[in-house]
Amino acid sequence: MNGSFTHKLLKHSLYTATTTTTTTTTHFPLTSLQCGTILQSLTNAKSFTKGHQLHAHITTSGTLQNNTYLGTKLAAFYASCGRMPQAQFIFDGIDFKNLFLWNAMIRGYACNGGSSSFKSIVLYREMLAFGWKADKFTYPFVLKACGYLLLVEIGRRVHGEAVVSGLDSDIYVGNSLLAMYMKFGDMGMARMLFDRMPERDSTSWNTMISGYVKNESPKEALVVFDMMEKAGMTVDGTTLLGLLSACTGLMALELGKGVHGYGVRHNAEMSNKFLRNALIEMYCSCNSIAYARRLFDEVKLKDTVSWNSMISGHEQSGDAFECLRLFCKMVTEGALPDEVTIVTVLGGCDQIMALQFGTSIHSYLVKKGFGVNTIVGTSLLDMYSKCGSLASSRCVFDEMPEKNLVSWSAMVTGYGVHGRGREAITIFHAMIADNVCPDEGVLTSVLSACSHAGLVNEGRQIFHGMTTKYNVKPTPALYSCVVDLLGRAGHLNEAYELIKSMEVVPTDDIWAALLSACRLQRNMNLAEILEQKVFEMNPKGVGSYVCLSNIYAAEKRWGDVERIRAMVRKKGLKKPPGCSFVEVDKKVHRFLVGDRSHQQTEYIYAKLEDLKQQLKEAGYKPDTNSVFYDVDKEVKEKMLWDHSERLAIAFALINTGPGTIIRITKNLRTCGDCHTVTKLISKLMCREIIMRDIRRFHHFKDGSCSCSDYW
DNA sequence: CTAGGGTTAG
Repeated sequence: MNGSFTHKLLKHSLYTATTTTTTTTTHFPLTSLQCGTILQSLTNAKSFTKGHQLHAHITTSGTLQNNTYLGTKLAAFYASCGRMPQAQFIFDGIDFKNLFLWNAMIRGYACNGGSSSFKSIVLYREMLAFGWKADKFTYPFVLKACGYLLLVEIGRRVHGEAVVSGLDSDIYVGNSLLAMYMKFGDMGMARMLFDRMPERDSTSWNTMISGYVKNESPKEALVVFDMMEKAGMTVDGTTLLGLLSACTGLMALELGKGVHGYGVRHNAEMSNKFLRNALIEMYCSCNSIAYARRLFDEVKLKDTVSWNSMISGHEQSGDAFECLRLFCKMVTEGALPDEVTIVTVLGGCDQIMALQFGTSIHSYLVKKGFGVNTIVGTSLLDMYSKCGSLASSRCVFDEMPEKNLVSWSAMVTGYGVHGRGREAITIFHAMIADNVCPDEGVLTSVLSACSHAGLVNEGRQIFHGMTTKYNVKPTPALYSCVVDLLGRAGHLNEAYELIKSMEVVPTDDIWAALLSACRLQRNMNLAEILEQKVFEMNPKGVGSYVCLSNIYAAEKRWGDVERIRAMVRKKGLKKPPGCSFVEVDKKVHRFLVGDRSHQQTEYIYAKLEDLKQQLKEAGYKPDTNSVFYDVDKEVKEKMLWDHSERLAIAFALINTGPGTIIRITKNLRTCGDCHTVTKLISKLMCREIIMRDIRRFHHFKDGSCSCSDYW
């Protein structure tokens, strides 16, 4: 039937539907055939309102009486619009059901998602009980529902039934089987069926490719693609989409570029928004942010996913400033942020401790009536905690209607890194009382909380009870926490014995934890034993070397310090430059060590000079031991005053009013002298200073620190 | 009026 004829019929039917209700029902009733034809096109177009009106016409004109034909069309129409209650009502009223009707209902339920999918399986069973035989149309719907609900056993049974009926050789049924096993994560089975398929189309190949990508075998996906090309199959947009996600997973830039080029050459479909977004994601994951950004900027009609991919690309690459800027641009341009956007941007706030920015996002959510669900709530509480506002973090936590394991863990971690071990343990026990089963992650959080607070007995108890109580086996990460806990508290031998008793080879992290404890406890004997381990280790950074050097420096063993330094030089390792962030008037400022690029540089260094004099008068003596370079004492002292956290503090002191809390984050562990200086500044200037270093928070107030010098 | 309906990706 051609479109204009349908349109005329449609207009006629709507005219009749509206006039009949006001005048008389016997004027112009449409025939069954007419209604059926119109319903068919409305079903295809999923235009609910018009179909609903036509239904009213059919009812009032009496056409529906004892009419299986129209009833079936109506039920199919409602089902295709996802209006299952109405469809079910019609369905129930039809005495002589046919297979098409059953299929339409099963499809409606299967495509509706959620528990509705389960209804489709129930209906399928009901259909069989009434003596019907499933046909090649039935299976794809039922299999889809099984895949969606991950009903493995039922899915296998339906598969068996399809085999018995011989319909598994139908290509649609076959493809649906592949899709179902792919969702079950059973690529072995999917592959076996695929290999045995009598014929395969692009969908079969595409399903295999995306199946391997989804099940974390991107390499296999590429192998299948190779075979697909050799088999002469048509490569379409879906194929390219699967390949691009494979490249994203493998961080395979060259290959990704190849797919990009192939797409440009072989189909104009690269303008498809899904492909564009996949390209942006691929370039981001391959660390080609600039390239991704160029693609992104070229796109005129950006959807939320495009914004999210790009914002997340900046966040992942560590450019939190650009991440926040792009979010502002998104809002200004009228795009609609969703949950993913919010979580990503809050992650950006974490990185640079942008508390005011994060707080404004919280207000934005409230103002826009954005429901704060578990995921958004958790990232909000995490943001507050990482930005140094534990009280706000707890408020969000308490107001969350639903908490999951991640929410509880985030709260435990929050208390832990702020040095409030007792509260961390309390939250942990509240979680257990709430019947949430702990995992490795939350146990790591609670153990490290014990460690930061020196709660040795509590931590030891949790560690030794975790296998029997919570069925969590000790992992290297957990061992590393306990070694840290025992070592810091002075139980170095117990920690060392624990490492030796482990059934697995200790990881670098575990040795690093023990070494760090040696520094704190000034245990030279063990440190000397560990030195060899440090050399054997393959650390990404220079942390352990710096630690070792600090240990020797504290004992004034300069020869050993020089030996370590030489080793670092030989290995070509570099300490990343210190970098601190501080937020003033909703703007985050970044300071590198010795930074002179800031507009207020003159004032900052003058302020530091002034502070140095005042501190010296108050009895401060610089501790140059932690300076890693071989220079004389005066130069070392000067270098200390270049440390980025001091620049940030001085800047904040100049630009904020009395009593304002100063919040700072630094990319490395803060040095002993900065720790002393910050304590003194907090007293001298009557300022609370909250500093997050790579390990934990330090709350400086009235000349002392919340870590009790134990970090 | 006796056909009509299905699979992958986002």
